[in-house]
Amino acid sequence: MGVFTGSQTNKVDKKGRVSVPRTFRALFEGEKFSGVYVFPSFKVPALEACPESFMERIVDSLEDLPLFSDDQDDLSIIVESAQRLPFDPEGRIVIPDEFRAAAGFKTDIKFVGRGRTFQMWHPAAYDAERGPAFDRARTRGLTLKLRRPSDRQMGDAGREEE
Amino acid sequence: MGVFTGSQTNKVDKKGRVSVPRTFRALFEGEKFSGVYVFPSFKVPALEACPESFMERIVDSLEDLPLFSDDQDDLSIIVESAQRLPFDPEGRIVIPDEFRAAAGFKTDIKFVGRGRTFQMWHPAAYDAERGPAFDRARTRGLTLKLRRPSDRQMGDAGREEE
DNA sequence: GCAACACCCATTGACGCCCATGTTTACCCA
DNA sequence: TGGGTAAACATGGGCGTCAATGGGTGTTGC
Repeated sequence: MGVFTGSQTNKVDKKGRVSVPRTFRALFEGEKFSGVYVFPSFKVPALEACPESFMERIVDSLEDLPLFSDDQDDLSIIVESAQRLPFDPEGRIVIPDEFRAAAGFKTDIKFVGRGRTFQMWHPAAYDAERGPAFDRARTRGLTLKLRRPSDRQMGDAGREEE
Repeated sequence: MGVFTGSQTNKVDKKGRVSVPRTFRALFEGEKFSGVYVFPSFKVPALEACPESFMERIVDSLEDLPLFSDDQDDLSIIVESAQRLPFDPEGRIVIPDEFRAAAGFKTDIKFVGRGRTFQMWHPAAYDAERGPAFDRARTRGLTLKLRRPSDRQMGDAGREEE
């Protein structure tokens, strides 16, 4: 299935268009909708982006929360603010003005892979926010317990049988 | 499935290309993506490299951590900094400039097997850093508790029936 | 009718592919 | 067992292709 990794910075033209990196676009092959779902992160000053299949996973997860609960209400903001942005024939998307303001985009957008999703940053904002993360990971002596290889054998649907 | 073992030093040409040792490349046979995922180690001055299947394992393991937790956030730097480097027809990869600087590469790169992954070192840096490791393991009297053979008997699918 | 949007075409610069060569390793035979 | 030969791997460079970018034009909706 592949994952979003690494980062790449592309330019925004006068029309507000920006090319989604080829390596990211390649992961949209099997999708019904050729484009991305984008919504502002509520943790960092950046945009979150994902394929349609992942957005459906979010919606499904919201349904698992108690109906009318505060959590469900608050987290639904993701779906409410998410925009569906189609690729043009050259693989570009148009960034709506609300998003430009929210993420502080100027002329460049940094695309950052996050595994099943990717983010879009103002380059300087990324350096300020994420730059320390590397040193923090080292000084904190962080380790990662690897999941056994068998644990995700089935397709990306990834139904874990709780 | 085989494991990455031993070490070998190859040269970087003007284009920034370097041949991945044949013995390492052989372990990428069954992979969907013919190339390596590379990211800077946050423990030693070297690059970590692995096949796509292993990178997906990392991504899945990150999803096991609490969403939006500090640990998950800091460890995500691995995925964010991991570059997807395809093999050319001769089995070479191109080392991006950021990585050259991060690992201090000059004209030679030392490939070091690490089991499921391998590392890429500036030869001199490796000697300085890893030279003492052998003695350390001996003087500390390190031991390793072996996993039962049954736990991973079949291919990497490795369904363990606890 | 106007404005926004979607598609089409052109440019350029980086990257992937191809071929050529040197060097080492492995194999074969005397 | 040693030398010779052939195959495989590592290396170097030229060239074509594709991704990113910029702009123009037709089309649709208000």
